[in-house]
Amino acid sequence: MDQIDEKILELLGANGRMTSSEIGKHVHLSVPAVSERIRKLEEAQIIDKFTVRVNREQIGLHLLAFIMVQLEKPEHVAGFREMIAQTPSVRECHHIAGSYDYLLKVALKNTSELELLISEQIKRVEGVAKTNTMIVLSTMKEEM
Amino acid sequence: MDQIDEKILELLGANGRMTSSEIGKHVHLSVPAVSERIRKLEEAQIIDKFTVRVNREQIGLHLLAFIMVQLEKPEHVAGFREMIAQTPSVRECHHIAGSYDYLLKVALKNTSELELLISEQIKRVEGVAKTNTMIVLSTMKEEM
DNA sequence: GCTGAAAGACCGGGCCG
DNA sequence: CGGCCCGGTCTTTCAGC
Repeated sequence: MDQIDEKILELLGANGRMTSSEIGKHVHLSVPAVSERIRKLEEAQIIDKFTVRVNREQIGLHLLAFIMVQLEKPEHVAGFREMIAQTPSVRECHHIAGSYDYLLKVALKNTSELELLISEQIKRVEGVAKTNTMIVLSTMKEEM
Repeated sequence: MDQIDEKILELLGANGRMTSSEIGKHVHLSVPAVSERIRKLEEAQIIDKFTVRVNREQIGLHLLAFIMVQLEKPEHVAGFREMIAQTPSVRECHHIAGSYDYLLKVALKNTSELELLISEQIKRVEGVAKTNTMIVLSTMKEEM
């Protein structure tokens, strides 16, 4: 994991389909050398996976929000996690330290869907004591 | 944008390097037909870009946190945005509705770096009235 | 959206510093 | 051991239908 690997990660981050020969021109290495480095980055799980970034706006998901959730007791965690796993509109779920226990990032069509998500999905889970929703007005930066 | 396109997006989301012939087997289409659909998804900006997902843990970024920031007045926004744009440890920055104005997602090596980020970078910006940091203990789900 | 041919990319073995 | 060169194979691309 030297500067060349970092450069390769940067190039692939910008364009995951960039060919090894194209990358080679940037880092002054031959095609097999670049392929080998990419293979090792995958093997070391530094590259988790190749993927596509989908523009949420273009597929009708105009509403992004963060929801903080407080659970009453540890025994309610399993049911909550089950609901999260089965709800595709929940894009991220982090267990956090602080006055709330979980922070969710959700992507939805509109506020009606948000209302349904909160009242029919999240608050229906046993043990959900409190939620606090922050609606995203605009996003300046969004990387992984 | 029909069911086949949705299926292609799903397959590429799981593996951005999946070949057109492989995708074709899943959606029962020929290679050129798949390529054409992918090209059109890119053209319509439904596919924002092909990229790689880097495992933060593997590159030493063991600490993930969300920081809520309150700005005093609108005239301080420009300086704040400038700082965000120039700080790579800030992975996301959303303008939000609620008692705070911005929500940041940051990835760092350790708590020392977090301390520096908050005290030397964020609080140094003129107009930053208040911040509230939520440390991520674990992540159950993280998609785009 | 399918077919077929050409260009280019990838993968293996062998070699060199 | 890491990188380069050179085969064969697979993939992509483009034309024509």
